[in-house]
Amino acid sequence: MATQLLRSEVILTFPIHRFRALANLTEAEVNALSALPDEEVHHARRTTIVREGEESTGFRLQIAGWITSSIMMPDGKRLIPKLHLPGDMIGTPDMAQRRSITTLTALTDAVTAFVPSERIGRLFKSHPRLAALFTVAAQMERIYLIDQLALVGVGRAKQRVAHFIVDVYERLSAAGEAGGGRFLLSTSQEVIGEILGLTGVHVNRTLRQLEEEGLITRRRPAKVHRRHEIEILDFERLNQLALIPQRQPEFELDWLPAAT
Amino acid sequence: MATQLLRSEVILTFPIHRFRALANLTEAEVNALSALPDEEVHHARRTTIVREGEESTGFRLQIAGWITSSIMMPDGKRLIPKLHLPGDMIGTPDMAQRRSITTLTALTDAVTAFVPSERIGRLFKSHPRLAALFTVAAQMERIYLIDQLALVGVGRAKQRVAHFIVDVYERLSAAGEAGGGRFLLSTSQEVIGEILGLTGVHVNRTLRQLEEEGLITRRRPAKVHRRHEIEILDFERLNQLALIPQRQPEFELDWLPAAT
DNA sequence: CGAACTGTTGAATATCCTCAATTTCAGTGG
DNA sequence: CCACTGAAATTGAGGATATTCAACAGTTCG
Repeated sequence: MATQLLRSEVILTFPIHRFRALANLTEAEVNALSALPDEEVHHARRTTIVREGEESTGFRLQIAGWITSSIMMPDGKRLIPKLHLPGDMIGTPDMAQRRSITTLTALTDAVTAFVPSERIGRLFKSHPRLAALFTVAAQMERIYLIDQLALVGVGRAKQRVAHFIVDVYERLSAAGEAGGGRFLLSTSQEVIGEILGLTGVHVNRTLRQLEEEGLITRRRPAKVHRRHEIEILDFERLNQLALIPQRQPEFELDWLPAAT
Repeated sequence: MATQLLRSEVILTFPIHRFRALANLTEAEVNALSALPDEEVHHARRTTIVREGEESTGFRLQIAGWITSSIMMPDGKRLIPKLHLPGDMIGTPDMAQRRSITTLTALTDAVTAFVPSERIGRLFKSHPRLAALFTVAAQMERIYLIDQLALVGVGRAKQRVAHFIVDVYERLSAAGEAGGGRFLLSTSQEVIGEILGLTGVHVNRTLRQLEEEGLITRRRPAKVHRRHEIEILDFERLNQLALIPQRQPEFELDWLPAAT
């Protein structure tokens, strides 16, 4: 019951909090944002939410759980462009194509809310500043991908895994799901490999190496679905390894149109 | 003189042709787009246009020449997220940050035109549909990065280089600068390496391998700056190697707001 | 003409993958 | 409650792939 309540609150405030990080919203804007998503949808662990190539008419707000986007290569290998965490807008690149370019898979039980692109189209007319903020969010995702590309392109396994851990920790913290240097890792090592362009086996060896060097600790007390708990022991050295800094959103960018 | 004339025409039509591929534009929209860029600026070969970390107040239309965006890693290695060709909008991710996240470098003599973000901000109020198309363009760039990430993440050297050749050829063709399977390559092998996450040395070996297998031919008749000419001999096999298909823009997406 | 850049090649090495076997544990069905 | 199933983690051995280091030749540019 408590989680039920929490979720209801969450779905009202969630699409908004990302935008709040970008600008002071007017009441009209808050209302417009709140009206965007459909009712929430639950997805069971390990199920596919959207399949690559399917017709696509909108994107989704991620309310709870861990979700991956992935693309399949002809030789059967997969790559995960991004691990999505609560608060993310997922599937937005599909706005540029009639068919979905990635597969969305729930790693854990997850909750999403659908937003038809058509409703965003109307937002461009009614709330230009929100439309601009939506565009800013898209550009931030682009920057995220550029950083990821740099990581995978030039980083060694140790640097990639170090970056992954820092990145997930920071993003979970922002969503209020981690703190004190600790978090529950809901991905298999295989999946981490598909995010970083490594094999699961090599991710395993690299994690062990990081542990042996005293940068992190792994525990497996989480009786639920065997999730591992990661603790970051030496934040500074881990960050140094990570190569790419974490980016912060900019508040009230100068070029934004005035609010309505 | 001929090129002078050509350029003047180009700068009027150029920001527009990318948008024309996305929707039928009204006269008012064409005028609004034409009013976006400042006067054209020339950049000498090998010069830096924008440096990473500099203050940023807008982006640029690329009129002529080859330009790279790049980010520098702490250990001195560089990664090039994208090789930019004429017709591209470059530096647009900077709209989400006050400081430029990449360095823009002219590989050849190049021509650009600056577009202040503030002018785009006004576009969101005056021409919602153009703003939406601008957002679509950003999402398409995001898809490009996802594909690139997949290529670098799971592709072998041969696949990466094959993809690079096909991609550059297709994009040059679209800009009217290549045809008949041939194009002039204005990047060093070192730069190709920085695009693909390989060393220049290994790019060299891989190109030789592709040539030995009869997929491409390299000639060096271009006396200007020692540019190599690449000819694609076996398009089908090269495309098969490339792993990732080329994406096409979608025309008149359903969700776009009505034109003004 | 000298300096700098680029392409080219070889040899040795580092990094990561593949294949395979083993173990542990959560979830399932009887 | 217990045996079974399957996903996930772990480890070893050997091999494939790409890097590093170095040397040299040919071009372009000032």
